[in-house]
Order: sequence, then C-alpha cells, then structure tokens
Amino acid sequence: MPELPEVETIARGLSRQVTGDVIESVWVGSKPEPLKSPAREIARTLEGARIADVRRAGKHIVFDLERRGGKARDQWIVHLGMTGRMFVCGAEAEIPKHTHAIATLRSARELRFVDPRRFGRLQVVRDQRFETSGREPLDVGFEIFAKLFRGRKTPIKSALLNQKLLAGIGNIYADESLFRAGVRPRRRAASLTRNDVRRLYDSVQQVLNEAIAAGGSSVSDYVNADGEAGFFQFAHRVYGREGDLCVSCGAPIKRIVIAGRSSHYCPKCQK
DNA sequence: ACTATTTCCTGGATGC
DNA sequence: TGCATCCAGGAAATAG
Repeated sequence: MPELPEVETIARGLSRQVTGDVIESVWVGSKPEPLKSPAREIARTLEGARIADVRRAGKHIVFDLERRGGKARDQWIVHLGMTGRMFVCGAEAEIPKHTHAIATLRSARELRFVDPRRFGRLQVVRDQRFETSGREPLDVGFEIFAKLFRGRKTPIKSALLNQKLLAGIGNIYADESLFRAGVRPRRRAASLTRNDVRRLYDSVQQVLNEAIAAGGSSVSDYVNADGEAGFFQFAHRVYGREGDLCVSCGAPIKRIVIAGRSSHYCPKCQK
C-alpha cells in the first residue's frame, strides 16, 4: 500500500518520464468514479497543459501544470489509496480492468490511473499551491514534531497515522518507527517522554529515508512507475511478522488491533 | 476540539 | 471444486 516512500518513488519515476510532456486529451471513466473534482473540471484543467514537474506531498502525487503563456498554478492531485497505480505506457497497451482515467500525451504515450479497490482519488487544484494539512515528516523540525503529540489522549499509533498531524505515514512505517523507537503502539501520545519523542522523531526519519532508498515496500502488489518492486519489505522488523521472532531480542512479535488497524510490536523491546 | 467508530471497495485467502 | 465469509486499510463521514 503506497505510503510516503512508495509515493515518493513513484513520483520520481513519473517525473523522469513525463516532465515536459503535454496532456492532449483526457478520458475519465463513467459513473461512480473515484474523483474529488468533477470529471469535466479535471478534463478542462489537464487538457492542453504542460507537465512542469511531478512531486510528492504527503501520500499524494502532484503534477504541476503549466498553460501556454499562462501563469496559473494548476495541479493535478492523485491519491493512490490502497491499490491505485499511475503509470505511463504506449497507447496500444491493453487497457486493464479498473482503469479509471487516461491522459493522452503529446509524445503519443498515455498516463493511466488504475485502481481496483477505488480508494484512490483524482482531484485538480487551480490557481493555488496544493498543501497537505499535516507536516512533512522529513521536513519537520523536532520541536514542532513534539508539539503534535502534546495533550493527545489518542494512542501514539493513531497519532502517527493521522494525516492532519503528519502527512505520509501509513500502517507499515508507523509500526516500524515505533519499534525502532522502543515505544508501544497503544501508549497515549501525550504520555511519551521527551526522550521517547526524540527517539520516535529520529526513527521516523531513519525508516522513511531507508525505505525511499530501497524503493519502498512491496507487500501486496506495489510497483514503481517502471513496474519494478521495492525491497524495503525485507527490512521490516515488525510489520507483517506476527509470531516471528524479534530481530533484536528473540521474543515473538505480537499483533493487536488499534482503531481497526493491525499493529505489530515486540512486547519485550517496546515499552 | 477531540476521539472513536463506521463506511467505502475488491481480490485474495481461508474454511467447510 | 465451489461457494460463502473474512480481511486488508486511507480517509471521509458519523457519532459521541
């Protein structure tokens, strides 16, 4: 499932493939489509626009668009949800099931959005810079990071998943960060000591940077913009390892459910 | 203002 | 083999 490192990897790949290309026409699938903006507005905003850059914001892919001669700051925002894929292919390539949008490029290639589970979302933002409400975990300073958890009764795991606080962390990297920080997922966010928060801050940055370097985690069917799997799943220490032995102390990894999300941790290493 | 719970959605795994 | 059921989870909606 695409979280920050996977989206970062995809956005980099797409940026390399389509920056400078021009969107000639757009097709958006019929009726209940995963859209946040009306199909007509998406088509109107994209058609004729030049892709100036592709980048990541939180878990969103952002296509910065440029109009001929215009100064408008339009953007095409793509959220992949759980199973969404965004990739470039030739126009002759077979159109897979669950294809919801196709942008035809001047280079005669196509940019396609495919999402079986339909948790993904397409959106356009016009004349303003798209911003996530949460902080970027790799840019935020320690003091602001620490402040996010102050006074919060919610479990630290839930706080890490809350995109309004930090944008981009999902289930995998929340669990992996908490393991490295030695903090149990059920701990109330406000109960973390300054040292806990310090270790968590360092762990989040470490895990995300290592995962980006590994091209993300391919747990279900995630592949990057070039169709290649990432390999950070081999570095997971707790996620998906229920019953396996802790790499650090040998105790069996536990799995519990917090707010409906499975959470993995080492009962011996995490306090 | 917060927090917790429910809902959306389909493919793959599991169970009988 | 086949059919039903469960589960995964990001974020929005709903309830408390």
